[in-house]
Amino acid sequence: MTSHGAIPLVIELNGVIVAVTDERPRILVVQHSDHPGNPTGQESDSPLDALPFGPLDPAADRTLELGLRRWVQERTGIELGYVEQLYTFGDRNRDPRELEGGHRVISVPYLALVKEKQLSAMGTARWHNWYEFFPWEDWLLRRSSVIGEEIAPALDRWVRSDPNPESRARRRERAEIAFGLGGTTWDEERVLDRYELLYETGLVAEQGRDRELGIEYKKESSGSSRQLPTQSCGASLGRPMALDHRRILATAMGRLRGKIKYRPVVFELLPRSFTLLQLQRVVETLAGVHVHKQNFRRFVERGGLVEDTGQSEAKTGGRPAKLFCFRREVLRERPAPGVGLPGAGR
Amino acid sequence: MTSHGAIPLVIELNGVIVAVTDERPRILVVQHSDHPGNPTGQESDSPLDALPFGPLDPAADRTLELGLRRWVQERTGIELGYVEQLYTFGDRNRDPRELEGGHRVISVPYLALVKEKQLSAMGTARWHNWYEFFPWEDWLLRRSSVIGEEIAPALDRWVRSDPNPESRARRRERAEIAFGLGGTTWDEERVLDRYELLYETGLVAEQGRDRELGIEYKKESSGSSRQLPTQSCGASLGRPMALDHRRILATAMGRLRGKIKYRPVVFELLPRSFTLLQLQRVVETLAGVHVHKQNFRRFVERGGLVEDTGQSEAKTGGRPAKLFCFRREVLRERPAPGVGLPGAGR
DNA sequence: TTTAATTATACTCATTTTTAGCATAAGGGT
DNA sequence: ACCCTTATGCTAAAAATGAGTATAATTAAA
Repeated sequence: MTSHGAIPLVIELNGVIVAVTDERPRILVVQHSDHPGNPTGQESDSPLDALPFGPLDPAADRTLELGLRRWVQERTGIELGYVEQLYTFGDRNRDPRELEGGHRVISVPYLALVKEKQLSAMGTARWHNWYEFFPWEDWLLRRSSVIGEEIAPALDRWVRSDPNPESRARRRERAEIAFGLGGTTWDEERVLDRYELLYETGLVAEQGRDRELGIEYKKESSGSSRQLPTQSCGASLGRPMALDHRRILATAMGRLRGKIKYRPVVFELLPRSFTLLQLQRVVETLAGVHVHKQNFRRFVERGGLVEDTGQSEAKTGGRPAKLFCFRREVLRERPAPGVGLPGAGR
Repeated sequence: MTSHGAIPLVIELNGVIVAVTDERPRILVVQHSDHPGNPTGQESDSPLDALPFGPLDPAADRTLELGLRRWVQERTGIELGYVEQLYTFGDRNRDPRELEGGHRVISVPYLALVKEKQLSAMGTARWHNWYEFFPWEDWLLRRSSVIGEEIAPALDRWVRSDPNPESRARRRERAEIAFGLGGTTWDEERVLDRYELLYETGLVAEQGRDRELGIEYKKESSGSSRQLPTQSCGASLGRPMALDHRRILATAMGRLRGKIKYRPVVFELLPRSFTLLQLQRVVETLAGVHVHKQNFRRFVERGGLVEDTGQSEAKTGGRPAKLFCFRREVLRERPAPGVGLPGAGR
């Protein structure tokens, strides 16, 4: 009934552990060398950032989620609160270790939201602003000049390089929708679409690296032409990560950006009481876009998402702000309570 | 680095293959005996409906999705179009075969949408209206009397049976939110919440069966009291399915109900050209609720979701209806194009 | 061949939500 | 006192939504 193939399977649990500190989203990363079992015994490549991960122990872990919690606790000392399964990645050779070990690695990443940067500084784990890995996703400061100056021209070359008119039109549509070009509006949730496009067009360091290892990742069904050679991997296109971890992070970012709109998950990232501006800043830094202050306030207040604690915060630099806390009853009142974002009315 | 435990893993790919025929959502189910390797050699239990499934072949399948497509093609002749990964279920002993085989089964179900009931009648596969398994999810006909007459009273008993006031309050909140009781509004997307509640309260046949097999599935973290004994498993609480397949189906239903609101996936279930009423009926039968006809029309037309084909359908029984088709350009224009549902403005 | 029934589609209107501002309040620093 | 900062209140226009009414184009029945 079930096939007991000769190739063993390994399940790896990844944690995309997110906190917001100093008004920036941070993720926990560890150091990872791509080729641990380098047969020549040489020093392995310079280590890359990786999402923390651990194996599922089929004997000990009753559920996948408990397995994740177990090793995160063991290795970082962090007791995870909110946790949500993201996706399951099972492409062959996603992990170069497969090429040697003869087994197949399936990754099940989880998104975890934690309150503070309470890192007990164990091992190599460090917090990093997630926009270091995805500079083009940050529209808060500079108008994301990376897109206009580097990405858009490169995508245009990619579109034009397709000889077939039909598939060229498909390419153009994909590029425009993903990056909000040509009249399309920027959709901050399409983080994965954008990453995959950059990967396919060879703009992102991982593609060239994977190709060297013989890993083929293609999205386009009709193999109209081979992937472009790696074009550029400047820092403006983000810090690379080990394996396909940047893809996993992209999945997590997109999921979280979507979810804050219809579930009150932001509060997992905030202290128990907070000012409305703090709340707004967290939302903005996650979404990567600005929101209208007054309307945001009205939305969360009128929507019954928060309640006044009576206290107020003086250290704002201006008029003291009232402190609010999450109002649990909203769950009963509204089917999909989330925070407002421009165009969140879908 | 990776643990090569003694317990082998098996990955099973499940397909929740959905079509809409005769204005009802249908899923493809196969027959499945719960205890295939019954050691006594007796006839196994009466076979149950199961979602079609097949193993991942780590040697042959380059990706999970291709694995799914391969065996669905092999076994049912269906060439899948739209496919979307749902979730990964990995609780220990979800599959009773684990108890004998000594291996662990991880299930990765996919939602697949197909155009027609083009079943080439292979094997035991049959199409079933998905509301046979979830009668309480259908609010189109009878005002879902199951909830008022059976579910609500039973949930109330379950709430009251908790001695601890705090966890009793939590139980009440859960029950009210899930089933739209006590002033809460019905959220058609919470299919999984509702199923899990019925499972925990022992209202659904699977719970008693699993308990006999020693499978423990608990959601509440604080084990304040044991699950209630199985209360009733009448037909009004839906046709049971093998293993945890009803949970998987619930996941698929919730996902699809959510997705039609912000992605144009309904069109995967419709012929290339259709009348607006056909489109409306498909949306309604998926969501399980009625929508206002004129407003629905306005929404899809004004939203640019469809375009007039110029043709019209005469066999409507009344005035002939114009035929429309999906308007692809909408993807470029709007970030989240979906069909309108009451309260979809979130 | 009217008449009734059925379905499609156009249009209206009050209400609510959203967007984009302006204006004022309440602190600190110089 | 004056200026800076941030908080918070309020409003007017635009857009979306909810719930109808009215009319059009068919088929089936009387």
